[in-house]
Amino acid sequence: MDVRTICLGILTRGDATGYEIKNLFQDDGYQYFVEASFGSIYPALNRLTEEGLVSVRAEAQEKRPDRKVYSITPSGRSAFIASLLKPLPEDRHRSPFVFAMLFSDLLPENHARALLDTYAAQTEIKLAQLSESNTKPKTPGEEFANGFGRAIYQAMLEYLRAYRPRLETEPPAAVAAAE
Amino acid sequence: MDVRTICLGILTRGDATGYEIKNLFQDDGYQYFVEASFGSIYPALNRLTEEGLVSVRAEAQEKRPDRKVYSITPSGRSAFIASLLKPLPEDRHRSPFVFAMLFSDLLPENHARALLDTYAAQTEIKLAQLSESNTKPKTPGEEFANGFGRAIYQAMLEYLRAYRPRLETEPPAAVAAAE
DNA sequence: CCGATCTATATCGATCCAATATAGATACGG
DNA sequence: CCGTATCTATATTGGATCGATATAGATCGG
Repeated sequence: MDVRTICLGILTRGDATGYEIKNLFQDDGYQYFVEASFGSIYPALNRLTEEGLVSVRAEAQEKRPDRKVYSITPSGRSAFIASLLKPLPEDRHRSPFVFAMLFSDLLPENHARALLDTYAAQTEIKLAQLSESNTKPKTPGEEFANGFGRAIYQAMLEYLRAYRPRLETEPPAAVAAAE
Repeated sequence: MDVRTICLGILTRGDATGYEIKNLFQDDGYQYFVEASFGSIYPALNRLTEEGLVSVRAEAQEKRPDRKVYSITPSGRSAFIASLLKPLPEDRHRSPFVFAMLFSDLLPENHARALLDTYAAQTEIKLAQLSESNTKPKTPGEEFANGFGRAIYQAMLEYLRAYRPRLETEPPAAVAAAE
């Protein structure tokens, strides 16, 4: 999903500045399934403006540069809906963690365990964030996305925990002897 | 995980041409968690060669351009391991499907259902492929990655199936009246 | 009151992707 | 036996995108 389409989608929910669009990815329901950087959002908004799919109004501010607030136009709304009706690009999951685990045999003793523990902890945090944000009221789509995310992170966590004992090291000799 | 590191990783498992490296993503255990295109693999291999992290030997062929077979060098192996020991980049999951579902309220009647059904079918296929490729012998890392992938796709499928009735349409009036 | 963080816009270089070009090999149906 | 499609293999190009950085006033906590 290209950045232009993502911007249009967010603007269907209300006007926003480039900065606000970027931040919606961090803390809203969009989290974990879409992302874009400033370096792509600002050029995308400029092009969308040229093409008449969004409009800008500059809100003057004292002692600051203008706030550029973007709104979607009727033709922008049509273009957005049309792009959702076309066949969608495939999902892409890139995991440096899984990649590293593929080569755990080349790494120092116990490093795989450390990687897994770190990753499990991060997953727990994301799961907690998703559960927390689920208390707020949502559109049906946001509810679906939230539940989908929770289902995935929950499954990941369960798998990691089930796998964990396979990476267990022998207890140190002194402790083993004491038992 | 940048393409250079990915190439180095694959070369730790044996020599390969750029073409073979690309294809390993399609049908091996790496599937679904790492990817790279020709447009990034060939330049990456050239740079790695310049830096002495891989070496090339040109195998002559009749009536064809040479096969360029790449091998990882000792310093390449060190560099690869070092990059796995550094903090890893975060996972990135991009899902045009979930993005579209976020805006299902803007789409024609039943389109969300069509999206979900298509996506569920694709997920089933990927799950079957992963289960199938699990019968082949694997390194411990590959086994972990395969199980991890299956756990995720299984959970996705279960969620989609559980959610499906919520998108059920009213049966056509004629059918409803006949009951 | 000072440093840190936040709001906000913007650009640059590096990376990466998708499409395309080339070209012989192989395979398969008509 | 011929045409067409697919495969192996390398490579480039244009465009999209990312990550880092620059700027600068506001605000807030210690």
